[in-house]
Amino acid sequence: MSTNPKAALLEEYALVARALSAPARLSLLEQLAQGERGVEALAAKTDLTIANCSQHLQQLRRSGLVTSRRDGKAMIYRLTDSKTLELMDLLRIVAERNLAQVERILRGLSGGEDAPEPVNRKDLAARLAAGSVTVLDVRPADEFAAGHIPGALNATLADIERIAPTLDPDSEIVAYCRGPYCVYAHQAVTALRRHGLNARRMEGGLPEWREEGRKVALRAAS
Amino acid sequence: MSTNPKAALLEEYALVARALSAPARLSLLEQLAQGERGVEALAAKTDLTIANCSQHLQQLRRSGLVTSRRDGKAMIYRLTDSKTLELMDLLRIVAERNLAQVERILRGLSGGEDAPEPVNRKDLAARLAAGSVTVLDVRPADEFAAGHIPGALNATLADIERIAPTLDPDSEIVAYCRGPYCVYAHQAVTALRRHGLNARRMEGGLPEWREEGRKVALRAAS
DNA sequence: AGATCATTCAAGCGACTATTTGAATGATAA
DNA sequence: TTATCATTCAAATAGTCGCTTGAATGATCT
Repeated sequence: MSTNPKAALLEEYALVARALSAPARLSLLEQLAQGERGVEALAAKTDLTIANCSQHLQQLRRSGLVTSRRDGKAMIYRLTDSKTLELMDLLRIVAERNLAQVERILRGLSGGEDAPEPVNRKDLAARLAAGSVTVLDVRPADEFAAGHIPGALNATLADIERIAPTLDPDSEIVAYCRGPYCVYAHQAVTALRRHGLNARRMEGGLPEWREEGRKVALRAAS
Repeated sequence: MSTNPKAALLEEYALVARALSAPARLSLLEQLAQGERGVEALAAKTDLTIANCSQHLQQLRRSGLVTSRRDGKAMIYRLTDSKTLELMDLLRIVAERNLAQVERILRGLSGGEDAPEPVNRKDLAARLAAGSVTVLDVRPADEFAAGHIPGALNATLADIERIAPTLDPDSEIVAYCRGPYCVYAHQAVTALRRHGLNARRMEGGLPEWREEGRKVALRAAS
């Protein structure tokens, strides 16, 4: 305001970008993409101390990417709107397109093999309805309980070695997790394919599925 | 790579965001949106020293948002692809939606009055063909010479006071500049309306016009 | 009221960032 | 080859950021 308006505007845009410029905050946003959460829960999921988590959240709030409300003595944070999700997604897409390092990491997640193309959500919904596919939710049990694709099995990465032999090698398995920032589904697919199973990832994760208005089930399924 | 892949990925995404987190670099990107440029030209346009500009450009290159090539002894930088432009645009949209400060600055640019809605580019193209509008390019002469909307007049903000009386008060005037980050068109419209003229902004700027494959003229027009 | 709980604030530290300065590089032109 | 030019590198500085620690706030519960 004191300086020229052009500089002041750029300063504000930079503020939003700066909010996205720390891995810890991207991690928080990924959690918030799954639904609103309190500070303590977020700190636990992201391995931050409570104070540190709170400060990151305030920075996100100042940038307008998240908003908060009070619920009793807890502070509940949530993404301001779906544009925040779009911004995170575009950030990821640009990074995947342009940074060799990202490609290398993603290749590493597939155990060096060529990973099969992910299944898009619309196709998956159709095949789910037809019963021609097994869906695997590769998130921690509490996130599964808070909402999952109807009919999905829940298995963490640690569980997969155990349940892999019980899965039908002829039916296709589709794994999903928190979303595009989450690597669980990549790792699950790699593990399942090592067991000779026909596994692929779903594109995106539960937040994207929900965003499209598709059905979400609560509590445990089968 | 040494740490877990999830953290490594977030680090890379954060790198891209960090590249966008300095006003100086957003300014450089705005310039590059107009077309490829050498280091010296960019430094002059953005009021950076050459060394400083070069370092910012290298940071942008590391993030993958821009690429460079050598041309004789000059280094030419350009946006990697149109996703960079999309990312900048989304950043601006999120900031405008969520940050009260941005709204305040934009209101200040319109001199407190309600600014009229901007004209979209398709409509402008149609009205230009019909000759029912005067188009004003509010960028420095060198940028105008490097490409502008066919039939546009070139006038810097300083020129506007001089030429305003010569413009037809009955015909609508549409001003444009470098793009959504640029404030010249806002300021020009405010100045023109103070002169009682019927002026509006074009949505976006020349980079967006060009991106849509519309015609661009070189050198001076009428 | 006092006690408790979730979150935020404040201060301090080490690490990183932006900028300046001056020297080094790498390509061209004489 | 040497001279010139555009750009990059290297070192130094001031300022900011992220994280930790411990105290302060604000809302609930007894």
